[in-house]
Amino acid sequence: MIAPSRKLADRMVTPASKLDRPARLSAEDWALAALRLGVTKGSFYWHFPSREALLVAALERWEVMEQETVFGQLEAVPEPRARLKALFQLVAHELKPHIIYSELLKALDHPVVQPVLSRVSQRRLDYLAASFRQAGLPRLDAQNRARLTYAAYVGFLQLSLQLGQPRLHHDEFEAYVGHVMATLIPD
Amino acid sequence: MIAPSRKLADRMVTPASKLDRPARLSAEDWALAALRLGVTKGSFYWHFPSREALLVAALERWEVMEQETVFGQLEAVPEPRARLKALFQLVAHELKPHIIYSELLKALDHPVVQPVLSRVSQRRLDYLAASFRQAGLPRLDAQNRARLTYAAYVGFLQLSLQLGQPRLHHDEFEAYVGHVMATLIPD
DNA sequence: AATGAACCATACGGGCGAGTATGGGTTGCG
DNA sequence: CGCAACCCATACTCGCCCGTATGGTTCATT
Repeated sequence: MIAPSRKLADRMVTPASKLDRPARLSAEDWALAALRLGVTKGSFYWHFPSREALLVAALERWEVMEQETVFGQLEAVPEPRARLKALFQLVAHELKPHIIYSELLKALDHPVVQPVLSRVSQRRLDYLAASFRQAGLPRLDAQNRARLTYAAYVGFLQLSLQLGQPRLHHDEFEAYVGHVMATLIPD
Repeated sequence: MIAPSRKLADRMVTPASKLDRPARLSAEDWALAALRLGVTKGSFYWHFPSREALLVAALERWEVMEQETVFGQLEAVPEPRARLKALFQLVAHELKPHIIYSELLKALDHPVVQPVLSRVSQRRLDYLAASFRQAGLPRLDAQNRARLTYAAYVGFLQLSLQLGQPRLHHDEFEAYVGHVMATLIPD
């Protein structure tokens, strides 16, 4: 038959075009990220009825996992302010989850992504508000502090991951985290 | 001649599809936003060699304008802390500029958008840092406070404009702004 | 009026990416 | 072995979108 093999065959993802750049999976094709292993449409559409179906599956999975990851590790710390500090430190020294979250934020147009992000963000906001409340802030202050804190988190992601903002170095970053904690955690 | 008129003729923007949704011009086709008036390709490509050319033009224009808008109005206020408060209030009670900026943030993938946003953000950060410095913070603190403040701004945009986050009402919002000022502006 | 430049509308071309069609291979099992 | 059900690779279709081609219309200038 000597298949003519147009272009490079019909691979969903031309390996060269996606694999070599480290972490820039625009959550539009976030879907395809799951199958960056030279898989072709045949296999894909056998398991999933559509692109969006995988997106939904991946999002469901993510929504469940991100819950356990962060919140779980903090239950050990009883004292509210110490727990807040632990939370800040924990968040500050991860990376992968933030990359994912940040990419998802960029895909907020997508009607499937929006509600998931909305739920996750709301839960985090609530958790923060509760934490600040336990740390001694009046209800409304706690709520606003939570908003401020979470906004600062999201904005920092945006600025440092998306924007080419000159990446802070270790010491600078640690100093920044320290400043943030000193400013936002009530005493 | 009785032109067959395939589909709906070759309009760049099907009026119905873009005009009716209020403000959701994904900066990918941010370009086309300029000509949402039933204009056709013929006209467009007479004035611009490509889509991207308009994007560049619009971005240049924006970068210049956004400078004058905010920074100009604040020179009148001499006292540093009062000027910071004025800045917060000013920013808090605009809308259009934030929508634009927010949409641009979402288009940061685009190689043409990235450097512009990077410059603008850097200038704003510098301005903030200088302001906090004048308000009495030590240099490094001022820099970190600027980062925190600007991150909070960007994040709030993201959360309130992109996310369906239950929109704050007037009073809530004012309270939030007050809280932010109390927390971030040194005394 | 005449002509050329500026401007714009319509039709077309080509690329790209999502989804389909189809046939071949592989595994479980009688 | 033989036959299904399962799995997957290749080719193809189709719609969309960017850009081009082409021909008309308007305007200025003489």
